Amino acid sequence: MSNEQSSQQNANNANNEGTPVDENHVIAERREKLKAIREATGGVAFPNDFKPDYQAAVLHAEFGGFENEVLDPKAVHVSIAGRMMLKRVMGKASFATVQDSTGRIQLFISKDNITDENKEAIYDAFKHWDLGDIIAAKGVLFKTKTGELSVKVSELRLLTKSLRPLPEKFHGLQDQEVKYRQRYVDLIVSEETRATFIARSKVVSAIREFMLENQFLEVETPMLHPIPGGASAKPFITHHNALDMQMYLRIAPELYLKRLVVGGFERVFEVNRNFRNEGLSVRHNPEFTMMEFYAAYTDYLWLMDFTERCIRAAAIAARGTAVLEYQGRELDLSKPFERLTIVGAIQKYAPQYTHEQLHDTAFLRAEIMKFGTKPFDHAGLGALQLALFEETAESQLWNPTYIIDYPVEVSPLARASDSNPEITERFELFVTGREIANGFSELNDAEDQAARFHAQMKAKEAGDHEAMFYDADFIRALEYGMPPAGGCGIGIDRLVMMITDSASIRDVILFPHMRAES
RNA sequence: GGGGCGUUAGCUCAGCUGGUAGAGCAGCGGACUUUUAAUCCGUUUGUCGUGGGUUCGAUCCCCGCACGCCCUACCA
Repeated sequence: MSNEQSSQQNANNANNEGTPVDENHVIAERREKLKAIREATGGVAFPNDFKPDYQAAVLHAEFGGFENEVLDPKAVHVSIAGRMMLKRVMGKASFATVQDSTGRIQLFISKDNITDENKEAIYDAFKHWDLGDIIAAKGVLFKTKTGELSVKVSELRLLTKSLRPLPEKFHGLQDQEVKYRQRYVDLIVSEETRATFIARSKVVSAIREFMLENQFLEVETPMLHPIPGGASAKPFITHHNALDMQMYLRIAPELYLKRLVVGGFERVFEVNRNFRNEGLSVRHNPEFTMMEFYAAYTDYLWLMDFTERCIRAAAIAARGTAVLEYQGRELDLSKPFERLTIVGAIQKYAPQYTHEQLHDTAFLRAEIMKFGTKPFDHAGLGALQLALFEETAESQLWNPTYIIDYPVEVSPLARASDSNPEITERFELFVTGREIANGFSELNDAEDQAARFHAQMKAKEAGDHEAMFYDADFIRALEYGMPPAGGCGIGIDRLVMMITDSASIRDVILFPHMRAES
């Protein structure tokens, strides 16, 4: 009875805003312990006066190599802090494993080694600390008889009481939903998850470094756009109150980055989020990270070479090699990336089609319908070939492959080929059957660009909701003259998936988009 | 939008096409001064996702719904 009453009270304490709290007997027990700590410490239950001078990985690196006969006489004094992940109490002595951001280190806690005169009380308190508590220790390094580097603890403190139990210590967190929704828990218990996001960080810094080495200037352009542009996609719509105007979260930074090239920043890049109001899948998240860059006096051929080197550098920085394994299959980024035209890729991966068939619009239209896709009525030869490519070849492009010769009608911002006005100087990079990058020689003819925007507006009127808007200021910028340039966007999330051998984009985004919790 | 699989203790999972639920971990009590998921003894804990239906009786069978994962489609 009294037990039930007190746990009820505690739940109410935590619930002072009327927010629902999923209380259970484990949490109730821990709240009781915290209450006792608050009373015993006179209010400072969460002290912040401890500064560790070592981290776990540093200890292992610096002292892990010594035998105890060498280590013991050195009497290396260390102080460390972290989350208690394992605890083994054996009467008057105990072991605890503490985890910090670099790894784990074992503590050996024996009542006799504690220097404080209240050693008895400290040790008894420790016995009731829980897995997940954040603790601090000072002591001397030694090796156990099984050779594990450990700290012989002389001072021990509880810094932060953890109120919620961690997932089962051996199997860890198995529920995929909880891994995504409560990433903090996933990070606490999964070394693999931590490694993925450390790799992601390395990929991003390697890319930054690569861009800076190549004289690119990092810039930040608007995320709130009055006109969404730079890609064909449905935008998120929002409203600015003070100006009483509709705004859009950006679907791409392209048109702003090109304005900067007009302004004289000849090499610019931006690593930031794009937002697209579309479906979710293992390779789509409504907000995703793109590295987009523009370089004056370059073209799509230069871009392909450059992008290839950039991706290779990122893989090596994160994994130490460009020969990777993805989902059990070798993925080789070390060799020059293959280059195929759209038609060439169909011929290679779907050789049942003849040259004549691939240039017969009626045949192509019928063939595409067989895959359950209906091409736009106004789709020309190039668009039909592209649609067939997507149905037959795209998913088979495992090792890095550049697909080139995209038709003008689906590339409203790309420069047309000088030799064939129907196609553009554009490429998309495919790896593991997925689009990773998209780049082209930029269209810098303001009048041509204006005409292409008009064509897009017509398509929009004809029902193509994703056709682009007319951006008059962008045309005005081009009218000042943009130097010939190449530009490319690399999907960072998909690149990180590939490099970290992750099956889902959600595994490489810390807090992926989820339905609202019920 | 369609299909498949899943939802049982705080966590990881059992539960025989029907008789109102179990184990391990965690917790609590006890033993234990070199453990490694420590061990040993004892012990607490459940709206079986949710709403209906069938049945004397449903965690189990049927239908709906919610949420999740995967596939697929839409969306360039």
